[in-house]
Amino acid sequence: MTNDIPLQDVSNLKIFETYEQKFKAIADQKRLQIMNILTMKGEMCVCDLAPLMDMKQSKLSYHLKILLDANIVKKETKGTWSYYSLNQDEINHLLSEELCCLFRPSR
Amino acid sequence: MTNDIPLQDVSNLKIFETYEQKFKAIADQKRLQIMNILTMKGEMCVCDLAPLMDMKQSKLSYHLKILLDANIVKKETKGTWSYYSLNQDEINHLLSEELCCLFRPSR
DNA sequence: TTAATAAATCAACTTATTTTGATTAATGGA
DNA sequence: TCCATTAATCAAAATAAGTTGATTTATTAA
Repeated sequence: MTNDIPLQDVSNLKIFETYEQKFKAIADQKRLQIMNILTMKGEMCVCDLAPLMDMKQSKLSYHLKILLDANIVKKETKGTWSYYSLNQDEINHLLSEELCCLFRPSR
Repeated sequence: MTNDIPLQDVSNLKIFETYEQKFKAIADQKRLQIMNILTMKGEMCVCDLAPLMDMKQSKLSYHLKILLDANIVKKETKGTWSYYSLNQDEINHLLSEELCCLFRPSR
């Protein structure tokens, strides 16, 4: 029974905190589906995404915020519309090549 | 406002269900820390991992079960001991090269 | 102005996850 | 056999996350 926790561990705590948030964000069927739709459609406003997801606006906004806070999606507001799209860079840094394919435009 | 959800979406639902479970398993600071310790130590029994994680046995067993159910870790029982280790294959299939480094023995 | 639309936020509620201490089951040694 | 150890499981309690309908804010068009 050893007790020596390398320094790396301690410094990793902050890193784990960050990844906890990111993995939590994508650890949800509905949010994975949102991501997949954004992959195919490129960019969508909440009002167009809502019927595709069969979700009420408030519920969808809730899930989009979680993805946004975790930097998984990007938001651009034009007038009264908010357009959401994937943050491809973030996803590529997070997931395997294999998994990224689910959330990549081509292929 | 379109309404055409490609077939791919429907078949993805099952896939998303699977990944929801896997991402949920790793979407937790404590479980990420467990994974990181297993990366460095290779294989550990619950009784040795508990003090390293500063966790009671029942709590640790709970978290290990979540990782086991998601196929993130492997278990081997020897006598009264249960030895846990990372399922490297699963992790490599799930995470980016970059991220995998956190959970890879060397480098 | 006024009315309509888009989307964020809120508070109350529901559901899911985590923690806790106790119990149980299995193994191995005296 | 009896006792100590390991670890899984359980039920209750605590905490966190998700859902709902209503309200709020901002923008645009009539």
